[in-house]
Amino acid sequence: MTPRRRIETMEENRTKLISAARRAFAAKGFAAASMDELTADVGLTRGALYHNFGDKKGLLAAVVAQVDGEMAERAQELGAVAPNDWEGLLAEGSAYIEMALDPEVRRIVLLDGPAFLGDPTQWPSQNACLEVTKQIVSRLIANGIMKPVDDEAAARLLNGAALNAALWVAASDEPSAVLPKAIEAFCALATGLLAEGKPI
Amino acid sequence: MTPRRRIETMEENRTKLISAARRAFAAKGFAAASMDELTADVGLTRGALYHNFGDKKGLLAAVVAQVDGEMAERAQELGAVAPNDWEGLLAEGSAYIEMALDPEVRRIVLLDGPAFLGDPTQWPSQNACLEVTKQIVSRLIANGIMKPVDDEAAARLLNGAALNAALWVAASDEPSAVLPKAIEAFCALATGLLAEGKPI
DNA sequence: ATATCTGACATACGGTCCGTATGTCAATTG
DNA sequence: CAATTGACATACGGACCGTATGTCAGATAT
Repeated sequence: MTPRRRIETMEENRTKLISAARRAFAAKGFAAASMDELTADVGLTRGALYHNFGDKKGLLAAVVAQVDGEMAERAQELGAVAPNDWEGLLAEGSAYIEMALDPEVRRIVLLDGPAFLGDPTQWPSQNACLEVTKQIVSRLIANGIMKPVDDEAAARLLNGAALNAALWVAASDEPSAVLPKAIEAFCALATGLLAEGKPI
Repeated sequence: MTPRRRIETMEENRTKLISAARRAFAAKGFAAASMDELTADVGLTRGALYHNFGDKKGLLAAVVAQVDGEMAERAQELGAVAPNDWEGLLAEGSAYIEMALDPEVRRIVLLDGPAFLGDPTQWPSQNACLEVTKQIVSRLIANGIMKPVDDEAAARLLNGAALNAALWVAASDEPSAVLPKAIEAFCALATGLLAEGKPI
């Protein structure tokens, strides 16, 4: 055996545990997920878990941070593609709805996260996805395209609307039929934030 | 002792357990609430609980149904006071924000409810509060005041926006300073649903 | 190179909690 | 008044979390 560095294996184990936790939390939910089972799936025990993450909620926080980061990354990609900030905001809203359709995202970040870790704005990951929205909103307000409302308020309202729309779509019998209705309503709602005399 | 009717005492015990559960769930959250402790607080044991509600989630469902019903009742009261349906919708949104500021409502109905009972539209209480919003939206669309978007989509987006705004306000350092920003942004957003050429 | 030490992880244990199976007694019924 | 029902208490088994202790590979010092 090649004598491996301690730091290396430790990082590997952290990665293993987080990926196992993503699967377990998404499948059973945080409360029903067994730490014994979860760690055994990657050939470890709870000893590794409590040493690396402190407690069960610590592991959830790590998983949430990872998924939240991926969501922000994807949101920024889509925002960069749009021809202007306003289109980018709508695209990001649609992207948020789409992301919330992913069972892993929905269960871990949108349901168990707030329930067991508290308000998302207090998370270490700082609600990365919302932060992206807020920056776009700030620019739109500064450019006079949007009404001069509070930027954080607007960002939270938009993401909240998209979130609930996504939960509705995901739980519906025919998601593909409901999705366009949700996006249409979202875009209609968003126009309420446009400054007067500046349609489209 | 006056020989009490069985039905009477049973109903009393159900009421006792539900009110104790409201307190416990609001204070500790559903997952951390102990059924032994909860039942002992009202002079009963888990025997009574499992006989009346089946399991722990059954008790949560009963509590959610009660709180959700109270929310719908309050929303209808406020909607009836407004001079017209549109003003009623805005008033209801503000009311939803206000209700979500109640720790009991926030913890039980908005966080633990969706996390442990699944999608609110599938609840036995049939998401009573959302149903009220949907009816108002339907009338506004029929009267041509609102854009002809899907009524359920609009209702969910509005309530979702209000909900997240409320969570934000509640978690903020200075709720009283943040509240008006949230309401302002909400009303601005809502105007996006108004039909063209029908301002205010 | 060898001895010592550090720390990442495994193992063992105690405490708590849930759900069920069984027991009990008051209230009802004939 | 005897029999029965059923609402609730009690007892038990299984699972799980968090911690305390043990162990051994890898790092460090001489």
